[in-house]
Amino acid sequence: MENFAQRPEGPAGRPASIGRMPTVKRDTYTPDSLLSVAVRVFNERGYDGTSMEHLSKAAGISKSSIYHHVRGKEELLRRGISRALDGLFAVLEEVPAREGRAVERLEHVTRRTVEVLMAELPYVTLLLRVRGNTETELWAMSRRREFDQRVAELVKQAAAEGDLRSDVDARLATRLLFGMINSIAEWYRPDRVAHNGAAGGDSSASGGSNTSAEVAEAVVRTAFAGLRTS
Amino acid sequence: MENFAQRPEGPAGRPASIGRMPTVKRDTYTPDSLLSVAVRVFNERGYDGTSMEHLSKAAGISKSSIYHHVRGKEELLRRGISRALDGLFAVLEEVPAREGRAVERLEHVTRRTVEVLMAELPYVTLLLRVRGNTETELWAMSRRREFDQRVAELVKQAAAEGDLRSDVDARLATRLLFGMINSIAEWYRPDRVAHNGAAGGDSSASGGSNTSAEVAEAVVRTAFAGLRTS
DNA sequence: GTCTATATTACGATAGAC
DNA sequence: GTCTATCGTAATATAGAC
Repeated sequence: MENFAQRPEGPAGRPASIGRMPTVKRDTYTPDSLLSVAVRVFNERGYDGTSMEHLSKAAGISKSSIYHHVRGKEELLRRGISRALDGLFAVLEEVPAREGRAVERLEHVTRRTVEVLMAELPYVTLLLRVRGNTETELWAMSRRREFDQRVAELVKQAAAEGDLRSDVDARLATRLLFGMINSIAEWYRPDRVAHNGAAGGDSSASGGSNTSAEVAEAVVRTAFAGLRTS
Repeated sequence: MENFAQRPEGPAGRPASIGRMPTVKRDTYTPDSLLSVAVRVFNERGYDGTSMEHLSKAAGISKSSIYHHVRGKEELLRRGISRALDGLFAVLEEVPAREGRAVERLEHVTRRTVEVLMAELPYVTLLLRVRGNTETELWAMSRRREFDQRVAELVKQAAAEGDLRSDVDARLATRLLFGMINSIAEWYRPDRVAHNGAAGGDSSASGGSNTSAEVAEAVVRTAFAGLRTS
């Protein structure tokens, strides 16, 4: 069954390489530019549902050419996941995540995690969908658990300081919080153009067209203050 | 890479068949008992990461024997997903989901959706992870969108009746609500035995050992009233 | 760096015996 | 209903030319 035929895109879509001497421009793949294509296909078809043939079609080069850039399919997975993890763990090092009242630190981490998820959407999506069939996937799941536990500690502290309601268990609260955050990967598409509804109301929160700061604010508000009016 | 070796379990684990005449007991698979094994493996390895060989090892019968019960791998996927969808759509037909104030109907649907998710955990999990690589998967995604939209209408009505906060978009609120609900499939494991923490506090909300009604209540409380105190 | 050609293994599914 | 044996295809990866 061959749905989702990929349109080849060639090596053009790679990030601006200001790094390597005045070799002005080369129309070839780097491991990183190839990665962005691969991660996109992984997310469309699932990692296990993606063959090297799919990747070669999407990248517009032959299968064997891919092996010139990376050792194999699993290395593309590992690189993609690494990028996601780097962004997420960096949030925990930010000053507002380490100083102040626990509930304030928790709100900061929540907000920034949403922003990182949206900024690095394909990479974080890849991380969130890992199943554990290979060593790389098991490593990814382990690192992700580490991150979750760091946040869970914040929730526990905030509860101990009396800032979170006591009738919902801290562990359960953490899970529901991550449920909201991580689900953003299921529907947020950065390419969507903003359009206002016919009734011309407040346009700042119209579904798939929000900025990451707006979505982050909505998540924080919903998680901490709830959906009901007063 | 062959992790997660399946222990064969034989046809024993099938549901009690009180149906078919006094053929007291047959130690063989029915399409349904085979389905429960298949769905479990699908969820452990992912659908695309599961081969007929994996299924045959897990079921304790040969690959070709599986084809006696079902037409192929995709039929197992379709049957599993159907079961999930049946349970979810049934919630929308319940009386409290169709009568009364929209916000009350929404809370009912939320609570009952969580309960169905937990009661039919493997089947709903399978539904939630579908990617869209086959006709069956595309059908599943379409039906799931239908369900989501039915709930989204409830959210919109509740907002129109003034019972939901107006500073979070209805569509976004729906998505965050489903984010919380669906994420339960990522961590809830019904086999966990309840154990109280050392400090002997309230044991009714200790992480992975909750009843479905308790988890449903926590979801409703968190979603509608929020995490913060007062 | 990219290609064609190919080695080798794994996959889904079927044939036919018991 | 289950099995062994096998078919045809698609998978990952490599060899070697340009």
